[in-house]
Amino acid sequence: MAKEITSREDNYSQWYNDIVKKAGLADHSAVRGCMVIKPLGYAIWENMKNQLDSMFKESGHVNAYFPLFIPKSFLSREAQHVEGFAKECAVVTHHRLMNDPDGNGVIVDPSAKLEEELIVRPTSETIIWNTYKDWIQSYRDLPLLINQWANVVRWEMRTRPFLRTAEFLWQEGHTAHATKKEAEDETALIHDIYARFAEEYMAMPVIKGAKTESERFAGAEDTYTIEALMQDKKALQAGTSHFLGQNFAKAFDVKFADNNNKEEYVWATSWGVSTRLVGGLVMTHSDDDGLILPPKLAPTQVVIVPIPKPNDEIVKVAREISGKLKSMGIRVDIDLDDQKRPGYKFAQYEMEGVPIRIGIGMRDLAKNQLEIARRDTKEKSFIPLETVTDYISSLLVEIQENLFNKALNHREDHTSEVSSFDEFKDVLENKGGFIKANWDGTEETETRVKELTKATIRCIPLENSDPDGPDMLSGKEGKHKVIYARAY
RNA sequence: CGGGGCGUAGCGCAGUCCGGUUAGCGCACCUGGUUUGGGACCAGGGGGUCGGAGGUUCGAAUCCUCUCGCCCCGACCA
Repeated sequence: MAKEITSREDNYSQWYNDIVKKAGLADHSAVRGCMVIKPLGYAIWENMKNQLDSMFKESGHVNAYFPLFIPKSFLSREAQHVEGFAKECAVVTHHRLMNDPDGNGVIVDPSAKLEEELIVRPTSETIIWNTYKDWIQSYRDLPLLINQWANVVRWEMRTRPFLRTAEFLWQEGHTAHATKKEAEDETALIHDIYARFAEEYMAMPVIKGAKTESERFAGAEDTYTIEALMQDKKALQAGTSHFLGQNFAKAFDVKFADNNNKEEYVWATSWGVSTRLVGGLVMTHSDDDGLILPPKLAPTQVVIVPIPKPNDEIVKVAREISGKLKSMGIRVDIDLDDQKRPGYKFAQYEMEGVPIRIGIGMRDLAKNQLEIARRDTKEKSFIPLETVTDYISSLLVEIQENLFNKALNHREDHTSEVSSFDEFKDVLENKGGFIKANWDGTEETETRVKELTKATIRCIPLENSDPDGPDMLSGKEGKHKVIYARAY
């Protein structure tokens, strides 16, 4: 079969690549490590984007846009920040091409060298804080709650569609506050929005926690993360919210006068989620028949397929149903293609993850019923014409819940708790998933575990992270109970 | 940058070890017909600088040298 894909069990990585390609989410591009996001992939991202955007706006944030290019000197203002990103920056050095005097096409014009190189943004803290300096004078200018939808470039050595690409789309929020507490609250607020979005819209359960010092964002004092578990039992960092303290304010000299006219450095946060979420969506729900999209994010929630082909009567019913569903706010398509046969279409929509398919054929119409097939369980049922729209409406809710519960069960089945390092290695090799263990709080132990097992501390969970024994490896006093896993 | 693999039609591949008419298969595409409730079938057809350059040879997809590109595994990371 043309569309057959590798099994998840066989080769998860290949399975993932197959879905991305065959469901039509993305293609490789001519540029190394960059992908072309195709209409279906982009439509999913747009739905994510619209939902997140409204959540940001509800909590008082506004959108703005800052330059793609960052002067090299800006990046080096915050020492840890530059250290964290230096190894993966694309650099603009010239601004003109010329014809090769030897006739070999075009070459870079050596006389057009930039005085100061420009970095293609890997993230925008520096250019934004350089701007904030001009925007903030008084406590009355605060808080400044700005978000940017943009693309960024990180010259990764190895890339995978959506999960890690050299260029990716994301949102990055950058806020400035008068007090430490306010900035910390903002960090927590966004952390919470991300978790809610992941669970309620993506149907992807996440664990909220803090990153350890070594896993923190370059330049942050605290990084909070949402961590999800994929079907192959590897963890995916799905979103991060950083408390930046006064680091960037100091680096870019951003001070404000408080209500006693005393000058203070402002407190900052930054936070982001990216097109990586699309990859997370695929790896959380899909199966060997292709993509499975949660109804809330599916570009098409219901597709109507005439069986075997559209005719006047079928099309009339299809339009009636479609009209009713649309008036209920449901995204529905009618497939009027009379060239392809139904079997082909069924397989195609399953590959593309459309949550519900309605089949309309003369045989069913004679019985005054329609065939309803759900993508998540592949169950079919026959529903009377009069009640079909209500049925669909509640089925969409049910599918959304079912996907979440399935993913939650998977995570719970693959969350273990260990007290010894032998046990840890055993679980990691034979079962995978999240592993809770006591940690002595030292970077030394963290690194040692990573070297020995490739597992990293995904987070120190916000809840239930009190230690109940010594560190599983060092035997020293436990400081936190943390979650380890192998990660993407 | 290290270790593996691959470049042959739009896509997926066989052929390469051991050189030999006109380079083959599946999918897709075009034409015609029969079909049509889970990826239709039959017949016919179009489409190739075999990644590139050089060499060996009567003869190269196949052997040799150089080169370019891609994929996978690692180091790096959202």
